[in-house]
Amino acid sequence: MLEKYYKHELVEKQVYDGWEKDNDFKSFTNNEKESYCIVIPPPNVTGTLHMGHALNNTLQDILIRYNRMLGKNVLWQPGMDHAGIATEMVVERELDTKNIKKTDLSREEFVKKVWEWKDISGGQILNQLKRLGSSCDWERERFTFDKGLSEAVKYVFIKLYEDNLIYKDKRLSNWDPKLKTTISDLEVIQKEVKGHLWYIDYQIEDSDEVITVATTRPETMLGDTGIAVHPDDDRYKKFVGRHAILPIVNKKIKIVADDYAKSDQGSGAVKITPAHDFNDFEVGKRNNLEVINIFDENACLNENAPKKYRGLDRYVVRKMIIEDLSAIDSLNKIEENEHTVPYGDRSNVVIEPWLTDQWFVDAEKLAKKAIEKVKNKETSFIPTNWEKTYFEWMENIQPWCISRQLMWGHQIPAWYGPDKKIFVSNSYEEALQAAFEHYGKNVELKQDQDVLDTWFSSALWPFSTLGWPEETKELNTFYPTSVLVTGFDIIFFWVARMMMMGLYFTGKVPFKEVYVHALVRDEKGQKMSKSKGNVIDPLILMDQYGADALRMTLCSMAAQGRDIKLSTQRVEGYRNFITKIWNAIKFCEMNECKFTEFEIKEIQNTFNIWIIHELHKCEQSVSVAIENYKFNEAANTLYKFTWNIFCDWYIEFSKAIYFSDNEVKKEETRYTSSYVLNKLMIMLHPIMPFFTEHLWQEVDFINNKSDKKVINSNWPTIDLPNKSNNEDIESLMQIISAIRSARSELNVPVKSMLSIKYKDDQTQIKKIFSTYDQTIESIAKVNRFNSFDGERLEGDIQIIVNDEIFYLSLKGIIDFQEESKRLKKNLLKINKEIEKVSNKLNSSKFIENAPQDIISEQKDRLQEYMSSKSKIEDAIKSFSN
RNA sequence: GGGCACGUAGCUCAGUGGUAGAGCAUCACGUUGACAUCGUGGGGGUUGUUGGUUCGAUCCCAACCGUGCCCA
Repeated sequence: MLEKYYKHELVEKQVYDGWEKDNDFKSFTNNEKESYCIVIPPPNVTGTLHMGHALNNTLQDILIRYNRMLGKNVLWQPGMDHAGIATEMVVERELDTKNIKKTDLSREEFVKKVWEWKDISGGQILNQLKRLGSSCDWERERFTFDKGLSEAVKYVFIKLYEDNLIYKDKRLSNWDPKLKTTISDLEVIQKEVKGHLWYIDYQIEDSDEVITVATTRPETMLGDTGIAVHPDDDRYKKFVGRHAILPIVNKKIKIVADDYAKSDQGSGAVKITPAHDFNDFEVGKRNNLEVINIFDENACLNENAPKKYRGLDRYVVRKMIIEDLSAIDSLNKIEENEHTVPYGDRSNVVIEPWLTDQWFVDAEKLAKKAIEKVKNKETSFIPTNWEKTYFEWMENIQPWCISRQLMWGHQIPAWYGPDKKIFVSNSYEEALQAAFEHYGKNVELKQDQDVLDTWFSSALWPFSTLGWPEETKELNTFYPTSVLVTGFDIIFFWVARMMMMGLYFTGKVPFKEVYVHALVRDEKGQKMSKSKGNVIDPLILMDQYGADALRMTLCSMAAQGRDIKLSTQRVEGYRNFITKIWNAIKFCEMNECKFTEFEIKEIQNTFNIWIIHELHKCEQSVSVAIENYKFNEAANTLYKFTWNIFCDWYIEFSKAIYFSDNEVKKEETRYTSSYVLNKLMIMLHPIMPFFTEHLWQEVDFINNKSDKKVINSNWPTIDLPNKSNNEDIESLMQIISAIRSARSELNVPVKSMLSIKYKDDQTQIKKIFSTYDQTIESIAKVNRFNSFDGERLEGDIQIIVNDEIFYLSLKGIIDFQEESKRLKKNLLKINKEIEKVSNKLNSSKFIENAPQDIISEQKDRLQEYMSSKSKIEDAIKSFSN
């Protein structure tokens, strides 16, 4: 006998361990079967599970478990990326507590510390994914820093370099002065901040006139090498070609005409600092302006600045500059101003555009194929509107800066000769050889100290994890993968880069579909973040309600194209859903449900036939829903079938059978119930794996003596009984609902048994009452059914179902004032409907234009309403007599 | 500034060119042999606003208002 409640805390770990022990997640490279493969978007080795991961992995696991049940070769490839910056920060912080500085360690020593950290505290998230139920093939776990994957990275770098798709260049890049590395555009967050617009007067050379420039960063004036005005700006035309004197520095700078200056912004004249602003850099190039770098790697002023500012922080210098400009009367005015400022997403400090030597990928060339393959649908996005985002970014793609000034990461396989000549090679030895050939003698080589962006290795993930560049069995079986499941915020990071790399190196798209799911937000629709303190921790929810309840919640809310606002109440609701199933199974257990050999086709009892048909409909819509990534529809269909059909009606119907002494019917009902629960457990399993597996293993009439676990069961095909009489059940349910409704509205005591009267000419009602009297008695508490011919007696109230009438005898039980009220309320409703429908039918336009079936449908409705109306009116009249 | 969503019951959300739904909340009744983590019944809607297309719009289109996100 099952316990009162399902106890997830006692079950989940045990069930999961069982799956792992029996290798239930293992993939097979069997060429005869269709393959289905998802590579996990690699979580970061420093990461812990948040709601986004919970949703992302729940959806992947649903797809994986469903396809596994369809009998495919299934691989869910797990692993993590080495997260250069994030990991380096974590380890640095840890070293800090032991008073060790990163800079005191050699690269080798530091990397060793990182591995030590990883072995102890890295990869927590993988265990958390297990708690969620993720059925990854853990034996195949990969890490972007693994040997094989690192070899793939080197191979790719060398090949792209040889093909001129990787190059080294001195360009402006985003410098993080806290982490002291460049970062890519995507790691820069533009924040709207309140600041000032400072107007500074620059004296025109050999003149009394001044030109006023407006800037949000006055300290950069120390690196100004020009002033730009719009070529059509009449105010400034006279100055173009002349020079202004840079205050404080007292240096001549050129005034140039350039479209970049917008006449209506600020003063219309803009100072140009080519070394410290991306736009200014371009203006400088166009107009041949000098590039002067005034910052060092800490964003402090360097030797190119006047002495008094050297070595000071950029914001300290800003204050000083303002004061110094005021002192010489060059500060014209100050305005309040809102503008965007770039911040590093990891360090949260202001990013400095800085001129350095970096390595770049020529992304524009790689993007061409990646765009084409989405255009011709070799890879499709679901929902399709994300294609637009993808195209937008891909069509405007910038060179991808891939070098990072870190220790943790794939060191760039490039060596420099004494004259800085670059030798890109697979190893030091090969570089030496190449250098020897070049110089004609042995020389000393020094390896590039930079490492590659983590995303450079993640971009290879869909194929490097399968063994590429080796031609492995896994690669042949599972590549291209079936689908990438991800959030939209990651389209640029993963999808775009995996597409580019996959196409260039394998010639095939990395995945056939990209399912883009929602972002999980808090109840108020705010993005969850630690700093806002509105994070709902999935681990805590799983502690409270169980992993299945959380999964079901996320699944049921995963409607395409809409963010998820999560509230714990919803999770509680789905925990209750699990309890509901638990209790239904207890009921079946009590009534000795058991698995017996039987043919679905031979089922005789109407209720049993009906529930099998409903089960069939349920299965059809659930599989269509999952295959179309309509996760919410799958969840809701199962929920409704289980609760509103199986529990609310079928179990109630079955009670009358179990209370009877018809053994044949009882047996049929027992095995029908077992059959339904057996199939239902399989269908619920992809969404709620733990408790379905638990029940499957605990309850014999559910597993139907199968030696397979539910995880290994086949997705059901539901056989239909030969007989079909569903219409009866629909009428029966309507009649029962009508009786219940009348009883409740008229305050009929729950326990009082009523009697019913109907006339012989009410054929459908007569049939239902005579066939299902026991059922109606058990559910609606009515125990006498009389066919009668005469007049309705005082105390009989009238109920209309599908335009047929029957009467409940309530004499002495209720107050008939109430009944009169009830009837009038119903009449009001019906009159409203009649008005609506007849307006429609009276419109000649409607009659002329609407399709025939709609017209006749409306006519039928009107007729039914009219007939009901007159019956209600008769009843009301009889009360007033 | 450019782009993408969204606006439906008190709340969170489905849905549909022809009768607008669910869960939660709420109200009434109920501890009946599966289930109070429950049951039965009820109340609750000018589908953001204004136009257009259409016989018919909550759905399609346009503008506007509001909210959120992405890009610059």
